[in-house]
Formats: sequence, structure tokens, C-alpha cells
Amino acid sequence: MPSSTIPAYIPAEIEPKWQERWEKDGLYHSNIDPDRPKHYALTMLPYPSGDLHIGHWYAMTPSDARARFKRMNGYNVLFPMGFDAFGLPAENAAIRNNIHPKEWTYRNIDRMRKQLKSMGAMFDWRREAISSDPKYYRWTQWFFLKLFQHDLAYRKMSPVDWCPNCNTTLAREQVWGEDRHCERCSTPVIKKNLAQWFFKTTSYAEELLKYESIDWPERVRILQTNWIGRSEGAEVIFRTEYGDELEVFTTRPDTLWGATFMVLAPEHPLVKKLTKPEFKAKVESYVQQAIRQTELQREATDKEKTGVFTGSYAINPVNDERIPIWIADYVLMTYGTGAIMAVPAHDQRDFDFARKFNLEIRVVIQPEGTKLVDGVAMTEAVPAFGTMINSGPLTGTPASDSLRKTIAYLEKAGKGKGAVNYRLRDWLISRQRYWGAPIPIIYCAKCGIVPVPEDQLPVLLPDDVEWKPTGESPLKLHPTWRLVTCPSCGGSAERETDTMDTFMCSSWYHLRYLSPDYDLGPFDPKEYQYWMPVDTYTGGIEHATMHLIYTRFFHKACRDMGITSGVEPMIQLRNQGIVLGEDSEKMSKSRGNVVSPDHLVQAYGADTVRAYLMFFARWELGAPWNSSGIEGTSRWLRRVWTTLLEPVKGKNPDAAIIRSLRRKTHQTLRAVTRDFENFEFNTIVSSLMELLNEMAKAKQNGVWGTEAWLEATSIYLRMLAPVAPHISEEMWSLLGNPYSVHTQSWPTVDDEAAREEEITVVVQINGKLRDRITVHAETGEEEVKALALSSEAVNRYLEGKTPRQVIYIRGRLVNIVV
RNA sequence: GGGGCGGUGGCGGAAUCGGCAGACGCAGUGGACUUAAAAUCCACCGACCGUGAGGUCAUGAGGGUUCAAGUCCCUCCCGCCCCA
Repeated sequence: MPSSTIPAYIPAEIEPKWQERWEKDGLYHSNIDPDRPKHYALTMLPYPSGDLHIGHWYAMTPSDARARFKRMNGYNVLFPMGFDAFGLPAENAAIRNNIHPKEWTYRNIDRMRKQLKSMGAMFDWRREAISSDPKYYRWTQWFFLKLFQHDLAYRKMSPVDWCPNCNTTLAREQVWGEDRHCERCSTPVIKKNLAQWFFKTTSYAEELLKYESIDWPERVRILQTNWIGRSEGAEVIFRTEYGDELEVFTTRPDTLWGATFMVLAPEHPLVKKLTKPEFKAKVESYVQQAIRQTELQREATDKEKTGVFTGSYAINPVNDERIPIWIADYVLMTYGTGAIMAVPAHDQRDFDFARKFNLEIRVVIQPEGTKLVDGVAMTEAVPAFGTMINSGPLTGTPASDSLRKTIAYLEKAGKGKGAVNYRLRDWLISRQRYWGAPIPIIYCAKCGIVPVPEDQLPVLLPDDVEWKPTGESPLKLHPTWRLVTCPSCGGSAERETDTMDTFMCSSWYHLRYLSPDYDLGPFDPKEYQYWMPVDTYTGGIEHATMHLIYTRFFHKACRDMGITSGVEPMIQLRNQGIVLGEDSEKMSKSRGNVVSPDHLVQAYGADTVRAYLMFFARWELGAPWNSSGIEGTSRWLRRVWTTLLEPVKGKNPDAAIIRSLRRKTHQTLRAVTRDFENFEFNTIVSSLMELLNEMAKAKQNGVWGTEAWLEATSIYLRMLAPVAPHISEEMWSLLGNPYSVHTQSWPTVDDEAAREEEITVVVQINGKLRDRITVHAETGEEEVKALALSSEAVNRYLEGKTPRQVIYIRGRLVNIVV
């Protein structure tokens, strides 16, 4: 290597230098500009856990690169950042380290903001929003009041999921996995009967199933569709002998005549009333043990069925038969109405139950072409697809009409009606914890539930609390905070002491970014008008059935309340995968496989870390970290530096070399442009590596300093700018271009330059590669075929045989079939 | 049990419309430079046979469609995720 005439590439010097310059110049400030098309690029905001980890970098830096790409393509881009700052870890840290949750949170935010700035991303920090700021949660509370006013928020006593470790209730979406554990701490949840606040997400179940106006990955749409769990059927009203109504939902009302008993969930509210005194002891002990089991254990199909008889009977509405009412743990309170009609002949679980407890089994559907089976002789339930039999007036109805006719019959007779059931539950938003937005509700002995008047918002979270978890909200233990006068009657009243689920804060943060200091509403309508909806949203798929459902619900509810407009909040969604530890395991402190981005930035510079994260895996899949892999990316950027900066003597390159450099340059530009649009970051970097290899060779052949070389350099730096913003800015400047590379427009492909003049055509015989011939791109089919057939290699293989068929695929291959 | 995603060299991955499998990079091997090392540069780098030219096999397994299959269809196996 000749002693260099160019400055050394020292990321630790140039990166902070440009970051300061960009900040000083407000290079990334996004302002309304009606003359330019807007692009709202959003990446999921972090929880301020204390340290930015490699996963944040993996999510954010490719998103940043794409936002920059959009900006260079003429869009006015908004790419904001903030913090989802309420939540349990702050309280847990408070308990552990005896530091106030607020102090812990804001200290972490300061630290993480610095770390975020080291990425060199184009965040517009003027728009930062922090959900635990009173000026933010004032509006979170305001949204709650709006939902309450519009009857979309309600309080209800019900059996809810409780995490005994976090000491709080959870929404259905936050209970995960087979053992039904807490999403945060993995502790299995238990059921508790509590009065809690809910949002009516189920009112939007039908609309949430529609995805026509959004470009979201099919995976996410399927997850949401399954989560919402729409099923069609009928609601049928059974009555007990004493007239109590027992409503059931069934997807198979056409099997009603085969319902020979009923089963209630052990938690069903009527269980007490229906239990006859002589069965009381057995029923009570059964209920006790059932409640302790997880839903999975209860529903397992291979499990021995258990249950007890209540002593009561119901009347089957279609045939007025008296059928026994049992309780069993395989019926869940969380699906349908918590009561089922049991049709043992056609449902395996009901069948098992009936066999075990000697209950009648009656076949009411006969599958095509089978012999009628006798309930007594059956060994398993028979599939319920066939003609209705033993079904009173509907006997003989074929499968194709059975549902429709049964529902019509039920509706006419007033015994039931067609209905749709959803698995989706209303969103439980009460949390018995301190570090969250207080629910702005007051309970008055005289007036009942009284919303806090809007002009009294925010209901401030007091600082002086005892945070130790007791199962009660810490706010309840505060000596004075909860005691207020009723806004309605002026009498003494009490505040709601629960706080809101933090998913409430994150359901609308994309709106607060628009105008984080605005105090006449949650957002400035002018900003909303210009920027919304979010054009590109990026984040992890783990939010498919939580945040991403909540925020869609929230937007639609707000639309119906006249607050927002448009059908969906986020048009295009893309998910990144997960960076695993070098041992292919999930990164965790206990495994000791955590990769620290701060150290990597120190060792290689932010540009290398960014580029490596884009290069090392398919973005949507993720991959294990590889600490020597990053060396390759580092090497590449250093080579970009020397290859493009270091002058060499030109030596009159011939036209073919010039032509070939231009071809590769424009072909690369075409590929990189396409890949940016498609979020294919890994091939962007490999294309840039290829072009660099080509340029280095061309440089040896004397192209340095030619027009083609200058063009290649200029295009190269502009393509590199979104990936590695600092080095490209530095080189752009060193080569004497005007500041800044990031405000340049994206280069345009010169199709003529990119065109191939000569092409290699593969010659196959019976599909096997035998030769390659090089022809002019415009050579006609017959000529190429003739050339292929006259090839020496081909003739060696043909051995005089006559080709039966010769297939030509333009510009690609000739296949000779013999 | 149902649904989804995935399975390509030692590793991460590429092949975007059914048309040269393995781009790009990591690791490895050999060489140049160096007192030496690092860095850098050059070459090789799927397996098997062959001195070589070259050939055969090969994209989880097995079938099928096709002139041609990593790519389409069928039947399986394995891993991860969601639901039960």
C-alpha cells in the first residue's frame, strides 16, 4: 500500500462531527410543506428500559435508511421518536433499588436518547413524545373520557386474568402461551373476580377483520383474524324448569335435537342458584379445583373428562325434553356464554363426557352413504355432515340447507336467532399499579360513576406514594390523593385508583408526535391533516394481537367520535425479525450472550453497525449475531473510503472499460432502488459491495478521473447515504460536493447505460448444461439456435443424433431436446 | 388437533416471472508484502470421481407436472410462532 495521500477513516471523529452539524442545521426537521408529497415513516417506540440493545438498532436503522431513501426521492419525510415510558419495570426497579419510578424512567430516557443519537438516524427530536409526561397523559386521559362519553368504555365485575407476580390484572391479549402466562414476567395467571374498566373492542370486531385498505403482511392479518375468531351460528335460549334463561351459542344449531344435556362452566353465574342442596358439597369442591387449573389443562382433548351434576334440569326448546344440567371444566366462561348444549353423538368431547357419566347419546345427523348408528353402540362421535334425522319438523333436511333452515325455524318460533360469535374480548385496561396514567373517574356515593371534567385534566400522578405491590393499587394507599369532592354534587367522593394499561398510551403516540406540545387537543389538526396516516410502520411481529389490534381499534373508535379520519391509522406495515445471540439463543443477560451496540459503535463506528445489521440477514427473519461477520462490513466501508478517495494516475482506458463501469453502476442503481422499496436491505449492501469490487478493478484499468468514474462515485455515495450516513457525508464533502449528501436527490437510472450489449446464452442438451455462447443482445432467435447447434461441445454430445426440439428462452438459454 | 412461517455449502444468505444453484460476505486454505505480526493485496474454496480436460451428484425426504423445478402440485419429516 502506498503511503496514503488521503486522510484516515476514523469513524469516532467523523460521526460525532456530522451528528452535531446536522443537529445544528436542523437537517432532519420535518415541517409541513404542501408542495411536496409527505411520507410518515414510523418505527415502534422503545420502552426506556435503560439501555438501547441491538434489537432496537436492528428495528430502527433499516427503517431509518428507508426513510432517508424516501426523502431523497422527493418526499417530505417525518420520522419521529419517543418513549413508551409508563409501565411495570420502572416500579420493579423502584422496589429493587429504592429509586422513584419517575426518576428511574427519566434517567433512562436521557441515557437512551444519547444512544439513539449515536445511530445517526434522521429522527426529528423536536417531535419527541414521552407518554409519562403530564402533557402527554393529559390526553391519554382525555381519550378515556371520550370513549366513556361514547359508551365505548365501561366498568364491569367479571372473572379476569390476574398475574400474581405483577400484582395486577391483564388484558386477554397479554396472557400468552399454553400455560396462559403473563406476557411480561411469564408467571401463569389466575382468575379473580374484580370490577374493572373495559373498552369495547368487540364492537369493532367485524371491521377489524377487514384489511382491504392496508398493506400489512399476510402473517399479521392471519394472526389478527384468528385472534378475533369470528364464528357464525345461532344463539339458542334454553330455560331451566323454573324459568331461568340459559343462553348458549352454537355453530351447529342443526344438531339441537341431539342435545341431551347441558354443561355450564364452573364459574357460570347461575351455578349457585341451580345447584340442588343435596349436590351442593360436590359442586362447590369441584368449582374450587376447576378454578385453579389453567384453561389449557381444562380444554385438553385427551384429558379424562370430569364434571358434576347440579341436580337441575333444562328444557330443550326444540323438543321440550327435560335434560340434566352439569358443570364441567371443559366449558370455559371465556368462550361464548359459558354454557353449552351438549350433543354427544356429534362432538367428541361431549361424547367422552356422556360415556363417562352414562348420559344419552342420540344421533341426529346421518352422513351420506352410511348406516344409521345406534347411540348405545357408538365408540366415538360421528362427523356431523349429512342429513338431519330425529329432528322433528326438520328431519330429512340435507346438509346444504340444515343451518339456514334451523335458524329460520328458531327465529320463527322465537327460540333463538342467527348470531355471530367472536373470540375477541373487550379490552381490559385497569391496572392495579402506580406507574401509569390514572383513570380519570370519580366514584360518588350519590352520583355513582362521575368522569373527571375535561378542564381538570390531567389527573396528576402523585409523587409521594408507597410502591410496594400489595395487590391493591398503590394510589389507593395514598393518604389524601383519592379523596376528592364530587364534580357533580360537591359531596365527598373518591378517585379511581387504578391506572391504565400502557397499551392505551401507545395506541395514539403516532398522533402525539405530530405536535407534542400542543395543548388545545391531543394533536394539532393542521399537522394531522398533512401527515396522517402513517405511510410505513415498522416493528416486531410480537405486537400482532396486542398493540396492532389496539391501535386499529383506537383509530376506528376515534373516527366514529369525530376525532380522527380515514379507515386505518397505518397503511403499510413491515416486521423485522429477531437478532439472536452468537449461540443462536435468545439474547439475555443470564445467558451472557448480549451484544452491546455501544461497544460496537466504539469499535467499528455507527455506519458499520448499521450496514452490518442490514446485510447479515433477511430483515424480516433475523439471524444469530456473528462477531466476525461485522469485520467484513467494516472492511467494505474502509475499502469504499480508499477506493473512492485515493487518486491514481489515469491511463486512457478503452471505451469498453468505461462502458462496462457505467453499465454496472446503473444496473446496481436499479437493483438498489428496487430493494429499498421492498425492504430488502441485505441485497442493497451486497449490490453495493459488488459495484465497489467492479470499481476497484476499473480503477486499476485507468478509469480514475474519467467522467464515468465521477458519475459512479457520485451515484455510489448517494446510494450509500441512507445506509451509512456519516461516511457518505464525509466523503461527499471531501470530494468537493455541496453539503449535504442527504439533501441530494436520488440518482436516476440511465436505461441505455444499464443495457447489456452482449449476453451469455446457456446451451443445454436435455436440460443439462453443455456449453455457453456469447452473442449480441439483439441476435435473433434463429441465429442463436443455429449458433448453439453448431457449437463444438454440443456436437460432441449429440453424436449425430437429430434434435427433436430446440427451445430458446430469449437472452437466457437454448435447450436442445433429443 | 388447526393455521402460519421456515429448512439451500462449515456459517449468514443470493437466485425478484419455471430457465447457468451457491451472488455478496464470514470462516478456512495457499501465496505476495513484512525482520516478524497486524493490516492490505492476489488466488482457491458444495460433495464425489479424475493428473487434467472434464464428468457425476446435490437446495429436508419421496413422488409428480414440465424440454427445464430451490421455485409449481401431492405425500411425508424436522424447526420456530400463533391458536386450541
